Amino acid sequence: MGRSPCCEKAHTNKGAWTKEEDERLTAHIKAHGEGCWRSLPKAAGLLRCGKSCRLRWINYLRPDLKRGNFTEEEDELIIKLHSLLGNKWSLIAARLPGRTDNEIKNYWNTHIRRKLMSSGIDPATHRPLHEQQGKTTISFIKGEEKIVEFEGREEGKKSSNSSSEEMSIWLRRWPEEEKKQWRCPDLNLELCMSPPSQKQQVLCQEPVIKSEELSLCFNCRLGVNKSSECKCGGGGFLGLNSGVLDYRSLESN
DNA sequence: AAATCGGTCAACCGCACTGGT
DNA sequence: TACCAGTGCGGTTGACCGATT
Repeated sequence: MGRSPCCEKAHTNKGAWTKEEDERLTAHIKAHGEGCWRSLPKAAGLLRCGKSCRLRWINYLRPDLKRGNFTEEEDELIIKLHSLLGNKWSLIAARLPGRTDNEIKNYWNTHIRRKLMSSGIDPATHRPLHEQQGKTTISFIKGEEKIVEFEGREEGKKSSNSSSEEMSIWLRRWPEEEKKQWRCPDLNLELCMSPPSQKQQVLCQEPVIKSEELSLCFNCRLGVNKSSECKCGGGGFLGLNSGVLDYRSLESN
């Protein structure tokens, strides 16, 4: 048995919003605030599904939206955040005031992707297009790249939670000597990480990780924060405050 | 002037996540 | 623990519009 539809589709409008609908929605939200999208259309006198109202408000009607062209700074920030977060548009949008996830997603697909491709950079991996597959480039250390090769690396499909979990496991497997070198003051944001597949986790040796390291947050492990055994008073880096790459922590900043 | 093409972006859809019971 | 409703997210679609043929 499937989930009940979010609204009576037979009695709802679809497609482009009219000026009148916009005004009704705006007036209702100004009077009653956001929330309870399911009941909002009825209360506002709109023949729309709640999801549609939410989307219209968030992507178009919200008064704090910037609109207009993206600046060079925004371009760069989007590229850097995408290299770090992947297609987590809502998290990227949270770092760009006045921009919506939909807007950034569209902008990425229509402008930035093309721009990167024409510069010979693979927009999915942020690595040069000609670079051999199966290699992961890490540039934590200034002026020096670390290239790690994984055998049998699988591109593409991943479960929704796999990134942070696999990233966490992957970080733990990094050799101790290498970890020490991460304690550099200037983390290069243009890092490219591709988490290993499940298969590689089996191939790898057991993780060498000390119990005290588990209590260090992601920033301290990278050396971005001054550890002092963490717990973490370091202020966070891009909102990454947990031991693993915890995307959700970005939202609260 | 008409037809076609390609780019852009608003909106939709389906699934995942979360919190309440 | 399981179920359900509400909400959020990312991928995709399709209408629109300007450029080109």
